[in-house]
Amino acid sequence: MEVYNISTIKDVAKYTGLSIATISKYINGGNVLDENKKIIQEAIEALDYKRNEMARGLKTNKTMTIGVLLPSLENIFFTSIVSIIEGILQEKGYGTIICDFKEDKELEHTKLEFLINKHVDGIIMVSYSGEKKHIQSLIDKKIPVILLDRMIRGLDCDIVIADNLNASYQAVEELIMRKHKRIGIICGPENTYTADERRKGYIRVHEDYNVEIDEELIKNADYTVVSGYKALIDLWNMDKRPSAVLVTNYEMTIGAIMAINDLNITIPNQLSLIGFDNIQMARIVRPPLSIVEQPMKEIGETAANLMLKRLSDDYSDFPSTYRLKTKVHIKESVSTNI
Amino acid sequence: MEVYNISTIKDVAKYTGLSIATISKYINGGNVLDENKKIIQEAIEALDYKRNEMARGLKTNKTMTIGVLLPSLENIFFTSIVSIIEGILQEKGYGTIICDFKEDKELEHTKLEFLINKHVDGIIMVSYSGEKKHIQSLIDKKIPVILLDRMIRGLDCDIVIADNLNASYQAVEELIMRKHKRIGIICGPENTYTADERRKGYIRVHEDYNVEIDEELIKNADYTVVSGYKALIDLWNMDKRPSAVLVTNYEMTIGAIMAINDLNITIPNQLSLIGFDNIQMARIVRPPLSIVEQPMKEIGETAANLMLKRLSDDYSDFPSTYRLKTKVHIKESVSTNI
DNA sequence: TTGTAAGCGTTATCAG
DNA sequence: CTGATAACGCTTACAA
Repeated sequence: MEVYNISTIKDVAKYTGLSIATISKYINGGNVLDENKKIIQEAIEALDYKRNEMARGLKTNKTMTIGVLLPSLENIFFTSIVSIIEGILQEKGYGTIICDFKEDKELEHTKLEFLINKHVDGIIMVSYSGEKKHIQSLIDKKIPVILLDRMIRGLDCDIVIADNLNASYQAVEELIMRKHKRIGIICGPENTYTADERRKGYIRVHEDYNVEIDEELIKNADYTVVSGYKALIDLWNMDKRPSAVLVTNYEMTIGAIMAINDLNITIPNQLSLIGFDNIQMARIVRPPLSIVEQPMKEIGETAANLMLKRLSDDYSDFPSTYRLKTKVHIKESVSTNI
Repeated sequence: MEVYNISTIKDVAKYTGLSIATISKYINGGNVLDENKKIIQEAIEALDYKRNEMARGLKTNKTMTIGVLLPSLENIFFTSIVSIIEGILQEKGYGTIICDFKEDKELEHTKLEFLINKHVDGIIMVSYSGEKKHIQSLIDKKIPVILLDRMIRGLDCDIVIADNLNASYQAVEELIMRKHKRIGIICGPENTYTADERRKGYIRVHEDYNVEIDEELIKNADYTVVSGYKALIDLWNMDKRPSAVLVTNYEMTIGAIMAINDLNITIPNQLSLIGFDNIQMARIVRPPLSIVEQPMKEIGETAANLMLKRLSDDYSDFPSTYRLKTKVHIKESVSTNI
């Protein structure tokens, strides 16, 4: 059995005795006599004809590939999403060119240009730079762009994100309901969309429950393991320690746990802890870690289907914002405060 | 500034007053008068000309994209490798179409066909099915294929793998040197290359050190979390328990740790443990977990560079096998046996 | 319904 | 060294 095939429309035409144009019409769902349809189908199978996307693309200006641009391929949050996206798009015949920009804003731009040069039909991306200019120029040219995870303000663009604000709201709410009054939060960098939202949720739930906020309990770290480690130590060294801490991304959660181990803090007796993102990790630490889980599967599905919609030139609801719900899993790492 | 550009060679020709053929020659490094070179370069920059890979591909039968086919995008071992590969190939102008086959052998075939239909210039893949047929037909057609992680016996193909045999050899050696005599191993499925190799390493080191092997201590699981969980429980329930266990992949390591937590086993007093693959995980469990680390970065670099070599039609050392060294990190999860 | 033919942007051959 | 020109495989008016 031959897998790799090089027969062309021309071959199919010869085989059937019909013209190239007729074959092309058949392939693209045009009107062809039922009789001929059968013959053509037979020929296609016999010759194992596959249309050459390159030649097609030259005419139609479509490459049948979607660019996916991510901050990192070593982050399970992003790769889970991209796995879903790839699966859905592939079913519709689209390939996905995946690039990661190693969390480097310069590289983000370079890779975006690379994708554009590759003439991808659409781009799904997580932007760290928040550069409106380039993205806008794509949208203007009707190249569909779908933003993931982070919003870019002042840009009319389709976007699929988690409900970051309510994610931290609900996590902290669980703590408040368990009588915690001094709750620490380890946030991402200021002026970063996800971090700002998660910070807002923390503040809002305090207001809603009339719990006083101590600004000292809000630590701005930078989403790295090291920063999470330091932030937890800072919180622990406060004169008036928190009785619970929410860490707002995966890397910082790792760091926080390392700090807790080094400081020999007993969870949850001395400190209650809620982490973020990686459910698997939550199962191996002891006691089991409470986690805010983002809906990776849904995010991927929504983004892929929205892309497909735009690709079929349906802009009826443009620009759309999908803000998907997160889920808080409370485990033994959280105790009721005495 | 325009990012998306549609000027063609024709435009450059008009701009410079030269012919299309001359421009093309310049672009492809042919002989052109120095004087004209300058003019052309100027025009290219002024018009921000980028060559259309689709049109080029139609002529040259090259797409400047490499297909990467993986069992899963949710496995940090694979995504780390692919991240490296993508970076290197991208620098040389190659895009990478990444597919995952969700550890499903049927899908593996489907996705491979998909990549072939996309006319990728080369394929880097991890095969679970071990299907020689399709891969051989690619090689016959001079489509470079590079296998990762798993060998396919009886197939002359470039391959980049970790030294699985010595990985487990060295891990068990560390245990033997610490006076462990009854060492359990949780292996992957039989007839799976990596699993078989790791099993062999276990056996060979026992032989080399003259330690008797109890077949009961060799558990064949299937690389999943659940199977790792069960295998550890089985080992623990033996009449003559092992004093140490080596778990031979990431997922099963997770499972083993969960079992250890559920059984309330004290590490390393009651049991010494060595896991596999994920260094980050090792840092958050308590006590810190000893780990066999595979050289992901090297694997990715080697594979990408070998692909580049084949792409430039250098088959001087075909077929090459790169067997890269792993590293054992011994931490507190391993004790010296009394 | 079917066929003819032009053209998408390149590269490659062959004269000049 | 440079320039016409014919492919590459496909889509798409337009004509039959």
